[in-house]
This record gives sequence, structure tokens and C-alpha cells, in this order.
Amino acid sequence: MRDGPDISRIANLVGDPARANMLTALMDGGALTASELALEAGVTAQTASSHLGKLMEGGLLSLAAQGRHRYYSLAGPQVAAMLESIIGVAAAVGPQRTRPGPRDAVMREARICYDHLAGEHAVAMLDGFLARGVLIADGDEIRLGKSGPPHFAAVGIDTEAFRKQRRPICRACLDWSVRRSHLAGALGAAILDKIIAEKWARREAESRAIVFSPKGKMAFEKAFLA
Amino acid sequence: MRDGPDISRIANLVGDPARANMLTALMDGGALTASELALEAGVTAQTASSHLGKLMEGGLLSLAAQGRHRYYSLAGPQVAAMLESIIGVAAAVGPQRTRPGPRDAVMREARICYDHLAGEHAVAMLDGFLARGVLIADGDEIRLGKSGPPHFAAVGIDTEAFRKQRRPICRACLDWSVRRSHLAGALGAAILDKIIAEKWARREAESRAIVFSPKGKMAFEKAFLA
DNA sequence: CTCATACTTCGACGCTAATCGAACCGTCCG
DNA sequence: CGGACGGTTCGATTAGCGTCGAAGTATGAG
Repeated sequence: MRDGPDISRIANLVGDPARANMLTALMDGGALTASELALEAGVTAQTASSHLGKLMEGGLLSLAAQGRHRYYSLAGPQVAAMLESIIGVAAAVGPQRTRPGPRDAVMREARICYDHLAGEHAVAMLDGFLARGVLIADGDEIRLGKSGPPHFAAVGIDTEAFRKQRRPICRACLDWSVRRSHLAGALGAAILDKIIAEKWARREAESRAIVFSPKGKMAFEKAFLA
Repeated sequence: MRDGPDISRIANLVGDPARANMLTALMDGGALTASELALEAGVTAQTASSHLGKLMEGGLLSLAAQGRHRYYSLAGPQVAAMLESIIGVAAAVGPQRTRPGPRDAVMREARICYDHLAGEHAVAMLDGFLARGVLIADGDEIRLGKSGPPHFAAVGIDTEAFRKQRRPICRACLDWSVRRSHLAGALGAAILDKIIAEKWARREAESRAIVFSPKGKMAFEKAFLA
């Protein structure tokens, strides 16, 4: 009845909550294992496997098998752009139903995004890193600047050790609330670890929100924003 | 488990074939009645009404009630852009499954889009109209040029009669195969009517493809491309 | 008023698809 | 080797949704 490519087939793939969660978790361009994606989506491994199969068949994901791990990632920037635009519509249209309460304000300020910090503080932090040359934006990628390693070593984060991992050290991750990038990757994860370890902030129960203590916030700003 | 707006809710709305057809039919920015959309989607009026209700609740459509007609249109350019990007992914990913056979080549060349001509011939025709000033592009809209009415009157199409209808005379409709606009609206429908009435071309059975006869093609080009 | 048209609501049917338990293939490690 | 772990496949259950027939509401025409 209609011409053109099968748009509903693609949209239907994104239309399932579990699959949508998986896709958004991959939006930073990274690769995650099937188990990680199952956890992210909040479903069991079998269910996740079924979903991943459908996403593969639909051409939205690409797969890199390494040993007994299978790393899934988005099939390309076009897919990421599509998800972006859907998020845009959902954000423009969604507020009608989820009224922004105090919890949401906290979420906007600081929260956990997979394993790193997100929200206004995270965006400000990345801005600061880039402004001071601690990190350098290289197109889509982010690299350590010359002053990077000593800067992080001063607060007890060994960037040299990251190089041994397969995981990229720095990665930009789009922040839905601020609409700009924050820092993901191994370094982003290490910074979050430090925030938790130093007890500068604590996780809200049953939520992804992060609440800084007054003293913790000052220490955090001194360490990463100065 | 995940932050941000409810992306799966939006995608799910587009994920149904009937709804996807309705949305793509509205992608030219025009407004269509509930009955027209039902026809476009290939479902009954009741089913269409149910779908339209969901699309409204989801914030993807806006509604203008006029008498006993209810004109639905996309809620905004953001929605259109989202659909664009989904179409882009579907087109990039789809070809793997529907290999382009001879039937598809015919479809690309000429086919019916609701009630008007689409495909390469249709795009070339609109290009010609605009180049010669028969039609004038006015931003997103298309109007009749000064030479328009006599030009169409010469082939037996009375553009004056169109003015009595509520339906817009000219409308641009995005062509999925050529990725540029072709002519829709009352004038587009009248041209297709003439093509069929003069037996310049015939409809393929069970398909939306249109096949021109050699003589018919010459007559068509003489009438609309000269 | 009566009839026709445009559209929505109600109710019931059928089918798809999401989900999980359990069993089945691999790979890594001791 | 054998055991642990990561992933997928199979099967069965269940819930949700799309679909249409029929009835209901509103608008317009004669």
C-alpha cells in the first residue's frame, strides 16, 4: 500500500523497551558484551540474546567476537543519528507525562551513565578538561593532552595502566539532559570510581542519581575542575 | 534501568505498519483527513481512528477540526526529521533483503503515490514545470505560475475548477527512490487521471507500478515535459 | 425532520511477540 | 581432561495489540 523502504520494521526494532535500552547504551559508539547489554536492558540473558539476534538481522548492530565474548556495537553513525532524532522527539513530547519532580532535578545534575558520571557536573568537567588542554578533542575522538597523565596522576589515577585495556581511555557520550557530551571510557569510569571511593558522593537507592555532599563537591571541583 | 525520555514509546508508535504509512503520507507537511489516512494505510476507518488516537496521545500529530472533517498533520518539523532519519536507516539497511529485481526498476521509473504519479518521470515533470515557470516554488509551497492555467487548459485540465475544492492544488511529495520532490495535490491527481484516461499507461496488477506504452510515453512527454 | 456522511467508541477475535526455565554449544582456566 | 563461564537455542506460557463488525455521536444537506 505504501512505497519505499520498510520504515516500520526498523522503528519496531527500536520500539521495544529492552531493545531501546540496549541501543541507547551503545550510543556512545562503544561496544558492549551480551551480558552487559542484558543487565542494561533489565532482562535475562536468554531474552537479551533473542533481542540481539533481531537487532542484528535488522542491520542495526554489528558484532565482533573475541574469545568467548561477543561485543555488540551500533552498525554505524547513521543508526546513532536516528536514535538521536528519536530521543529528540521523545524529549520534546515526553515531558507531558513525566513531570519533572525534585528527583529529576538531581538526575539532571549528576547521575551514573553505565559506569561513568553524567549530568551537568560531568559536562562541565569535560569542558574544563578540553579548555585546559588536559584532554584534546580530535574530531569525534578524545585524546589525552600532554598535561593529561601528570594531571590525573596527581589525584591517583594512572592513565598509563589504561593503555593495556582493550577499552578506549576517553570517549564522548551524549548527555540527554544537557544535550552536550560528557566523558565516558576508562578514564570516565576511573573518575567515577574515585568519586565513590572518596565518598564525595553516594548513589541514591533504586536510582541512577548521584548526590554530592557539600564537602565532596568542593573536593571534586578542586580535583577535576581546577 | 535507563535514563532519559521514553524513546521506545515513540519508536513503537512508528513501528506499526499502518501508523508508519500514515506518518509517511504526512511527511510532505500537508494535512489529511482521517478517511484519507485510512485509505493510505490500507485499514478500515475504525482501525485508523484507533491509530490516530494513539499518535495524537503520543504527540506525533496535531489536529485541526473543520466541520465534520478532521485534518491530521505532523506535530512539527522535528517529527518529520525523525521520520527522515528512520527512512535513511531503513533504506541503507533494507536492500539486503529485497533485492532489486525488474519489478523494482519499473517502480522507480513510475508508480502511483496515493492518487498521483511518482518516480523518475514524476520528478522530471515537476522539474520541468518549475524550470518553465508553469509552477512556482514558494518556499515549501508550490503555486501556479502565470502561464500555468492556460498551459494545463491546453491539455484539458481546468485548474480553475480546483479552486472550489478544499484540497490544495499543488503539493510537493518526497520521492523515496529519487530523493527529490514530485507533484501531488489536486493537479497531480488530475494529471494521473489523464494519463490513465488517455491510456498512455496502465497499472500493473497487484502493484503500484505504472507502465507506459511507447506511444503513451511520447504523448506524456509532449503534453507535460515540452 | 430525515437522511447521508465523517468519525469515534465498544466488544470480541486472533495472532504475534516478549518473557523465562532449561538444556545445549563454545571458550577459558587449572 | 573437568569445571566454570559466556552465549545461544528450544519450548511453553502469557499478555498485549492490531483488526474488524456493529453501534453510537456529530455535522451537514435537502
